Amino acid sequence: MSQELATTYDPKDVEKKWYKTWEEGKYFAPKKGKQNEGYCIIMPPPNVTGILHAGHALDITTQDALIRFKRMKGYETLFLPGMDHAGISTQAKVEKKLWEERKLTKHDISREEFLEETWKWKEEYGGNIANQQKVMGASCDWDYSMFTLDPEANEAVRKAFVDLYNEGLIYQSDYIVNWDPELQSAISDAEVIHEEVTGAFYHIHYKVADSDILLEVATTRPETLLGDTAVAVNPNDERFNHLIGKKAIVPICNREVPIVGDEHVDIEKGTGCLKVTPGHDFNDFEIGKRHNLEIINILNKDGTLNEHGLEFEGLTCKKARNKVVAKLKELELFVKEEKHKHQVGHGERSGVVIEPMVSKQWFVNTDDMAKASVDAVETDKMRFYPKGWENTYFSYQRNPRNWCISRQLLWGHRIPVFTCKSCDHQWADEGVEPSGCPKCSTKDYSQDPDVLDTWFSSGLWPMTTLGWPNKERMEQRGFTTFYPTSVLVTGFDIIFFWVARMMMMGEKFAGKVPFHKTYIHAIVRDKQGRKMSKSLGNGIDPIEMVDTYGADAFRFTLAAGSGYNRGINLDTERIGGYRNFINKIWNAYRFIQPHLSLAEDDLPTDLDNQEKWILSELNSTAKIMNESIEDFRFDDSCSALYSFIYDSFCSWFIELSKNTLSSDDQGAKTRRATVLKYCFRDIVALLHPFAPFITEELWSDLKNENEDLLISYDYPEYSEAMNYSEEQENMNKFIEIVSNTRFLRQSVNIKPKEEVSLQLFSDEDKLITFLNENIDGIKGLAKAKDVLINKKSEARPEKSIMKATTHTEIFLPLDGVIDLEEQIKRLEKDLTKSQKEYEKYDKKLSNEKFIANAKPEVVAEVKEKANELKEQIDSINDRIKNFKS
RNA sequence: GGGCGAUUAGCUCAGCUGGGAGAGCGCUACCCUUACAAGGUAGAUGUCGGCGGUUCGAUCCCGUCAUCGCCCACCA
Repeated sequence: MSQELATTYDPKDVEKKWYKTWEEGKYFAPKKGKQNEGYCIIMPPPNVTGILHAGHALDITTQDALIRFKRMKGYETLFLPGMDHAGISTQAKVEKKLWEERKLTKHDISREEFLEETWKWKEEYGGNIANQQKVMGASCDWDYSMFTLDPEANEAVRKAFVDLYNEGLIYQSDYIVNWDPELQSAISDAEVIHEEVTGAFYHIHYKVADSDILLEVATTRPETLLGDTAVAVNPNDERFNHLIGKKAIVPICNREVPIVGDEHVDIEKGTGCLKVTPGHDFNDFEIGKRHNLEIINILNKDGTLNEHGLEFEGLTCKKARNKVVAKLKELELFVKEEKHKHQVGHGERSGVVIEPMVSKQWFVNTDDMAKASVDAVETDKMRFYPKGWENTYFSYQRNPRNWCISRQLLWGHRIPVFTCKSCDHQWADEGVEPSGCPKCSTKDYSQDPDVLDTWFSSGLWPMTTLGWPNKERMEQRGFTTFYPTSVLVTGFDIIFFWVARMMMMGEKFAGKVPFHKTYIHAIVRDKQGRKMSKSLGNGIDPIEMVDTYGADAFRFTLAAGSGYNRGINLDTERIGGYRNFINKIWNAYRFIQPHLSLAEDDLPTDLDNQEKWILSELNSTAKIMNESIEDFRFDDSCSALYSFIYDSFCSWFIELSKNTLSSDDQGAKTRRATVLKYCFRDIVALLHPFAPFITEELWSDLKNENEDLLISYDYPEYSEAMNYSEEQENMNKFIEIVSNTRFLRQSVNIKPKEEVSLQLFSDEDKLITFLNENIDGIKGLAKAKDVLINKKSEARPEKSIMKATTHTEIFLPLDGVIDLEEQIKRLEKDLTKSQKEYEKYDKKLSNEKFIANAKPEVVAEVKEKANELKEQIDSINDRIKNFKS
């Protein structure tokens, strides 16, 4: 560090310099520490081709703060980074590029060619997000970094798949799935977003065969009648139950279908008659299973009607709907149309309307795994912070549904199921290219064309990244030390997607939960509380924030907003505020630096009471820091640090130290310099997890030659020996006296530089001693040339203005003319305030029930409060009387 | 339809097992005081969403209503 420090802190070079030093010096690598225990956080792998957004920035900040904290505490820490292949979104980007550049779709080129293009894309953009994480200061060990499509990850996926397959937990089935016509793939329930859409109820007449009876059916999707294979009524519905067993005629296609009785039909709802389309409705599919109904798929993969659509073939559902309605009107089978708001599923990625469709897909039976994952949370093997989120988790895991894991995509883990072409045997195989059919040894086999849901590999991530299932790799990457990992940090939106799946997979394959704690952090929103989104254009680019305010300020802002809350409304002005705070620290150091050469290594034994006070405040702060970080209450950590550094240290201790340091008392100067240095060393250490860069920079100047970088230094702990509560109490009174004196000065417009005389009256002996010992401090901070400290029995000065605290009367004698009216007015205002408060306490004390029921310490406290206030009131009253006479 | 959460100073939010409300930002006034104008000193502001209940005492517990979020759900 240069000798001359600039008046403002410039983070740019400092941040680059230290990140490089840490990374090159292998400071992020796990090292055995004094705790002899591992602490590991697996970073939620961001999309490989993504860019860092504000949510990631919060992820990094909280995880890195925890890691840095634990590293300093002496744990063997590993912050393990990685990247996700993000099947759908990456493939979509590559498809877009192919179309824009070469007017090609994925169907125009081979699977191999497409994958080659995707890998190229990955190589080109894959590094971006990691570099951005580095800018944020993430202290990950990049040597551990993994990509979900790395060969090692593939091995884990195949191992898990084959095991589940052989246990019969993975099966293939014709099932109704959410079909995304845009992606032309099945997607999982969780990837479907239900949005309210204004549609209509269309009432249609179905003829009952061999009769004149018309059944009125209501539907929101009339076009699906082309796939109807039944009409259902409730067997208890007296209006219709006599028709059960008869046939109905589906309009347009004139198909004769059975009328079935099914409890699912709600007598009250709609018309009480339900058209049943097992091929395109989840409920109808279930009804179909119960009554053995035929399933007719009327849709192509792109969502248009197929040959079952008859004259509407080739139309989209939306277009077909209008035409079908028109046709029904023509056939005089249309009754009416009512406007209707209902929830319609949309693809999370594609945004298009999801069509329920029956197709052959792979599923995982998660019944038992889900049960185990619920049990783990109920028995506290894994705990949510804040605890309330376990309800969300339970609501998913207590009602597990079949997990559809096959996707009709190209970019992802290929499903390792093979079918023999000669004997038709189907098997799952861990080998990329199996040597042959296990049954007939033929080498002629085909592999299932689908890939796995991204969350299948994500669910294995904590194990995969630590080397599972390869013994050697597990040894090398420290599986036994780091698994189960310490904490998972993530947003609530992926509790089901990710947390639940990791829990299931972890317990299934490692026999242990994948992490002991899950900290669910807030969602970052804009300052008006809106979600950040591209369409609103209200996104905050973390890199831009780092450029403008510095990584430390940005991190501190995010941490200060993070506790057990659900949202952080991020206002760039707040970042500016914390940038100023960082700068304040820089300048506090500029003040201290010239005196450092005086400082000694060990704290002096003859501390004065100002020094005892600041050390005690520091000690309390260390206590709060240790506890709050452990509890993920980063908001508490940041506010405790902020007020200690800003108020206690800068505003009071440094200001008080100016006297001492400019005095001729060499012993006092040395002692003070030593305490200042001691405090500052602890300040940068305490702050390091949140603001790693500036603290490391300042530490390089503060540390002794034989000491290591701050990133590896000890985190300050609370120490009973450093607790000076009496000094803290007296100092608080001292501060109150000085502040009130300043107030008095301003109330009569005394210029800041003008020195005054001051008289204090108190009956607290301990306080009087304390004030006398710190009389130079009062002189310096209240700009007083002389200060008299008296007992209250002494006479008050004539011609003066006065302010009363609960413990001390402050008198400012004045030479000039005093506006008595104004002073009386001010005192009366004080009086009213104190009296009001006093009455509250007095009322309590005169309440017998209070005395009888309240805790004794509360009663004592109230008594003391009342006495103090009484004293203050008397002081003010005396003065008013004096002024008036 | 079910569930969860929120409602506290102009704004964003703390407030642990009930003892009478805090922070940051913003705002006002005065100050370039030799660490810092990205600064200093001082100051103002709250029927703690409404109504009931429990209690000696409620921002905190219970009930209820209102408003706003979010999540889940197959509602034809």
